[in-house]
Amino acid sequence: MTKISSAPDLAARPRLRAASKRSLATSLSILDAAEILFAERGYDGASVRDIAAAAGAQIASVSFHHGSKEALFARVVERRAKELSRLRLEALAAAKARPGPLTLEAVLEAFLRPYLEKAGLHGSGAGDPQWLAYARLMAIVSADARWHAISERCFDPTAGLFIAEIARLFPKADTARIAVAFVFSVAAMLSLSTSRWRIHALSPTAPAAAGMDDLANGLVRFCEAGFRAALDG
Amino acid sequence: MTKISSAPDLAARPRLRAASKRSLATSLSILDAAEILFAERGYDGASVRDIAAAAGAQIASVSFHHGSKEALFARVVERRAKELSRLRLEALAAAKARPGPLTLEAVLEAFLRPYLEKAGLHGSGAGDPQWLAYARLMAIVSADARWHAISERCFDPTAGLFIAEIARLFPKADTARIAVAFVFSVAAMLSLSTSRWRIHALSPTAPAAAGMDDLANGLVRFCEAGFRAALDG
DNA sequence: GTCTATATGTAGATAGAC
DNA sequence: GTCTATCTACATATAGAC
Repeated sequence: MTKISSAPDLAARPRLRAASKRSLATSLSILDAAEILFAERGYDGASVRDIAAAAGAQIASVSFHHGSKEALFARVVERRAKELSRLRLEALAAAKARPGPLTLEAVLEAFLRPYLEKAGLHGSGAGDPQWLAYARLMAIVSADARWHAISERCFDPTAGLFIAEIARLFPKADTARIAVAFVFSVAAMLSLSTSRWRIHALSPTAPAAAGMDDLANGLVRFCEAGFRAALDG
Repeated sequence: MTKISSAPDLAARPRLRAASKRSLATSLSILDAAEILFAERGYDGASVRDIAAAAGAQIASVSFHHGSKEALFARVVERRAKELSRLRLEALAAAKARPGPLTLEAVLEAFLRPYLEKAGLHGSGAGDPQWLAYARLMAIVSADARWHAISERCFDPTAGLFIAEIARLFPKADTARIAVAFVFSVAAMLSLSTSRWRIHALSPTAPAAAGMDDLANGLVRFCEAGFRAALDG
């Protein structure tokens, strides 16, 4: 297994001038291919060679644009983290701006819906295949202690804000319990990316493509009820 | 990445006579080491060489006793699956034998407690390190479509029985919804093996070692409430 | 910035002596 | 059954021509 250094060099080398159009295209297609392959096969399972081949690039271009494999992985994860956080925080702000008191359901929706929508798990449209891969990638990062540092940088700050928001809704609840329920909810959310095959294996009658909205609504209801039960006791 | 064949040879070669004591010990120590390393690093991240070294065995012994790496992985997963299923089904039978009507909570407890207990996540004792590793391994198998076949053999039959039991408790509920809630619950359960570090990262005040029982009880309450909400609608 | 060629390490698997 | 030695393939990474 590759050793993970604690502070990877994120840039291959300092960029001295603006990159050309072609250079940018190469760099991007490498990121896209890496996103797909890391999501499909995991960090160790996806080779830089295969990533370069899938991107239609030379293997040396990968090092040139993104440095080490580890730095490439971090870049892939970081690339969409900001947008996802922005969508979640915007949804939270919108929920708070609505008249009437803020509800737990609204807070959970604000956190879960952007993920589900981007991953094509509900709403209209099939979903961007890159975002679909990214959704799986988040599950990989979340489940592996090796990527703790990346998770802390990319996801935990926003998660912390949502937990704080929920703590305001339940002033008497123990923060630790909120964090536990939050982790359960995230696990359930991510299972839609990693374990949809299991749902169909376990339920012969489960709708194949239809019922995506059902899945998404079911997730929110499941988590909200779970949260209330966890915080009431 | 290694290609996964659809029907791996599980035995290196047909066994013609009883194995010697030393042979059994070697075979076992390889399984134990593989369990730990696969759980820590994943299938691709753990090398057969490292497994052999950790077992204090030669690399050639691994092939001799367990065949290919893929077959070794399957054996490691299968080894404890039977015992876990037995514990779960015994707990379910005991719940049904108790006076009074069977409750959803009792069914979920019967499924979740054996896992939590074996993984050392609640109750007395620190938990067998081998079972702790196995609990992580189950998360790896569940999240990766590559191990679909193993999951189908080892875990889905028992899961199907529990789903059928829940379906009897909620005759009007859609089976597909039960399966979805079940997958959410399993994901939450497994997150206790893969994401406990996240709980502590998100909650500065979370109890470090204490509160294991809290975690376990919280899981059951979370899942039960989630189930009811998912099946009521 | 891109490409060829290569350096260097490690992977899984097995042949054959003991 | 175990052990040494080795085969072959593939991994990451980089040097240097263009």
